[in-house]
Amino acid sequence: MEGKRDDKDFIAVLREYGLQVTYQRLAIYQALYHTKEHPSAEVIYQQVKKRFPMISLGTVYKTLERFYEVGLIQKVSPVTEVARYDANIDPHHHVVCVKCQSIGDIDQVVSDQKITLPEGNPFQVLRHQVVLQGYCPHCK
Amino acid sequence: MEGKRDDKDFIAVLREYGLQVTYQRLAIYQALYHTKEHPSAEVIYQQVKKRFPMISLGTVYKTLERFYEVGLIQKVSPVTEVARYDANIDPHHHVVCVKCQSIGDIDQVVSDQKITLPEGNPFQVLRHQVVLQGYCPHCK
DNA sequence: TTAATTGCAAAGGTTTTGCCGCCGC
DNA sequence: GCGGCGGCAAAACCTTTGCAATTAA
Repeated sequence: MEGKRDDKDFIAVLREYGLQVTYQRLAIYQALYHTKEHPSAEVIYQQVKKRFPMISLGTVYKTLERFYEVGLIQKVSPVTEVARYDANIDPHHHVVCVKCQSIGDIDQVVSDQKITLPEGNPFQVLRHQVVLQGYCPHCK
Repeated sequence: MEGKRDDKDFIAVLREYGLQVTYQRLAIYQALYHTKEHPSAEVIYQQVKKRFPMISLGTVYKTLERFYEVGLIQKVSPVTEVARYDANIDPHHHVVCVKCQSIGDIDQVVSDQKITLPEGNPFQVLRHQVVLQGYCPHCK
C-alpha cells in the first residue's frame, strides 16, 4: 500500500523529521504532497485556506522553510537570493557558495553532452543549467 | 589581441546586439565585463556610481534586463520568480516552462554521475542541481 | 510547565512601473 | 523628429521579523 496516506501517516512523517505536529503543518504538508504543481508559498496558502480559513500567510512561509530546513521537502530556485549577472556568455556552469553566496565558474568540462531526457518527457527543452552548491575557497 | 577592449570596442558590442549606445550602458557593461564576481544589480550600481554619480538604480535594473533579453549577458538564479516547493525528495531534476513557469520533474535518468569537476577547481562541491528550461506541453 | 508555534501586522529588500524630459540615431 | 532611454519616486511583490497569545508535548 503505497498510494494513499491518511492523517495518521502524515503525523508520523512530521515526527520522523523531528517536527512538532500542528493542524497547520499537516494541512500544508498534505497540500504539497497531493500535487505535482510545485506550488509557491502563496499558492499553498490559497489551497490550505479553503480548509483552514484562519491560517496566515506568514505561517505558511515559516512552515515551508522549516520543512525545507529539516529535509522534508525540496525547494526549487533559490540558488542565490537576488539575480546575479555575468558578462561571460560562453556556455558554462556555476558553483554558488552556500555560505557567502559568491559564485565561481565551472567550464564546460563538466558533463553536459550527457544530459539526455527520459522518453516521453512532455516538455520541449531549450537549454539547461547546472548549478553546483558548495563552499568557496574562503569559506571552506 | 583578445585581452583588452577599449571604449570603441564596447560600443561595437552594444551595436552588434542591436542596442542603442549610451554612457550608462557602456559603464554598466564595462563594469560587468571587468569582474568575475557575478555581481547583483545593486553591486553594479555602486560600482558604476563611482564614475557616474548621477546614474539611477532603476536604470541599472532596466539595462541589465535588456542586456539579458538580447543575450549580451547571462543571468544566474532566476529560474523561477519565486520559491517553489516539492514534496518529492527523491533525487530528481526540474524543467521550468519559460512561458508559464510551470515545473515538471525529470527523473534521475538524466546524467548526474557524469558531473565531474575540472582539475583545480577551488570550490568544495556539496551537491548540484540541473535545471532545464523549455516549453511545457501546454505552451509549446 | 515550557518551549515552540501561530496570527497579525509591520518592516525589509528587491524589482517593476509610470511619467516626463532628454538623448541617440 | 521620433522612438528609445534615463532619472526619480512610488508601487508592487515576496519574504522576514517581532510580539503577544496559544498550543503541543
